Amino acid sequence: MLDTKLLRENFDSTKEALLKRGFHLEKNVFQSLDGNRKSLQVEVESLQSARNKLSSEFGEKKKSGESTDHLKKQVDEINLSLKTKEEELNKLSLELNDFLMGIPNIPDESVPVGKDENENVVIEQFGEILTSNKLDHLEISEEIDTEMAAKLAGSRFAVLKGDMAKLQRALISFMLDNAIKNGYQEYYVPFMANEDSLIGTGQLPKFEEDLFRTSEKLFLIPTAEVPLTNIFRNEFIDHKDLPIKVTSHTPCFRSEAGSYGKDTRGLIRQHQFEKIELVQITNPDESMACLDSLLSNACEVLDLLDLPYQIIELCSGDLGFSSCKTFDIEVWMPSQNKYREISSCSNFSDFQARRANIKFKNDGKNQFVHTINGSGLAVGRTLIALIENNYDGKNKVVIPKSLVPYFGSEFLLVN
RNA sequence: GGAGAGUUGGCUGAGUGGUCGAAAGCGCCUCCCUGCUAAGGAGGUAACUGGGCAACUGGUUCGAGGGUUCGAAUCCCUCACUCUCCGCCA
Repeated sequence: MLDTKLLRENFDSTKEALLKRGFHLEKNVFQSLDGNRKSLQVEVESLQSARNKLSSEFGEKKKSGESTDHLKKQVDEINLSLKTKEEELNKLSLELNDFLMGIPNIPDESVPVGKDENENVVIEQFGEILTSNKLDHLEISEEIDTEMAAKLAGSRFAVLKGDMAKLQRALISFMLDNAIKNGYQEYYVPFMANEDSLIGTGQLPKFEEDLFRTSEKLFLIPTAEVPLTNIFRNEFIDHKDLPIKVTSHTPCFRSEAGSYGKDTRGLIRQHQFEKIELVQITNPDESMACLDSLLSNACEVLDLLDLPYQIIELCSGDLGFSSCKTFDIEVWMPSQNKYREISSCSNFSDFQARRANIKFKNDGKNQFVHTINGSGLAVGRTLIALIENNYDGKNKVVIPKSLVPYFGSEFLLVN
């Protein structure tokens, strides 16, 4: 959520900044909502003030035994007009809140301006890409079984068997250990979250169709960002504790509404996938530096796995709803002959902190923290990349040296 | 699933109809004292929000939502959550 003050005082520049990401902020809607709210609020508050005065007079009169009839009459009158005005004010405040909740974060000034993903900027590439091997992971290994999963649950699920399941488990442990080594505290968290949590991180109210809803009140988490960030919801954090770095491995559940026909084959886009998430709660002054550190923490995993990847910076038009600056890490997928997203590292500035009410005291003043997060990494896609990049063309996949202690073997035999 | 207890400021915790946004303690801030450290002394310190350049000032908030009342942290109802005991259970 944006700061209402910002909209009041710098509407035009805010509107312009949001336009860079293709969002049209309507001036007259905001100004009439906010203006009406303000005048109504002033009115309601002066009525309340009058009532409060009369009520305290009431007590005194009562004590000294004087008559209170005329006071009661006055208060009754005030209450009568208050009632309708208060209702109106509540309604307006809700409308204003809905309006504010629907506005995305403002892109950071450093973000390249662009319309969509085609204008994202490649920052750097690492490793040698392999263009010879065109087999995809399903062709390489029979231990990834989407047909079996279809029987169990439907499309966009997968069953991993035997060593493939073990390899995924090895990747999870490896990534978590790497995060811990870099100073993140590991958490095990619920895989379901309530509405407040999802509002806090920005998935609700606008993107409910992307989520799986379990009951009246709970949703399956689309990313561990939700529980990890909401650990701090409604909390005051000691500034000495910043930045706080936390991590968790969780499955992630996404309905993938609107992606019909897209990435239908294999593990690339699933309703359920494993991910290690990195989250930092930071001082606003340090958040950009923290984003850099988080990005390098994620890249380190690919470095250690010896997989070719590139870092791209999202242009303004491709930024996620809550983000003010995002770097995507894309790993080389030989079968697709292109780089595919494997991590998305974002600075949300105070956007989530304002929604989730996460604050710290700074020189006696209460201030919102900045939240940063990114995958470190998406496990399913890492698994694909590993198989496709390290397939020897015959019967095995070479396990990267740093992963061998976790997997327990230098090769994964396939087919 | 059954029975009971609870939810108050950054934290702990008093507070059963007006003088309570709320005792006390902790923490934090400022100042004093001390060669340093530790200890000690004085004062300040809830959040959100409106108005004002500011001093200051209005309003809301004691888990959430309703109700009773001139007036609710306090009484009533509904809901959520936490804890204890019993039952069941990986």
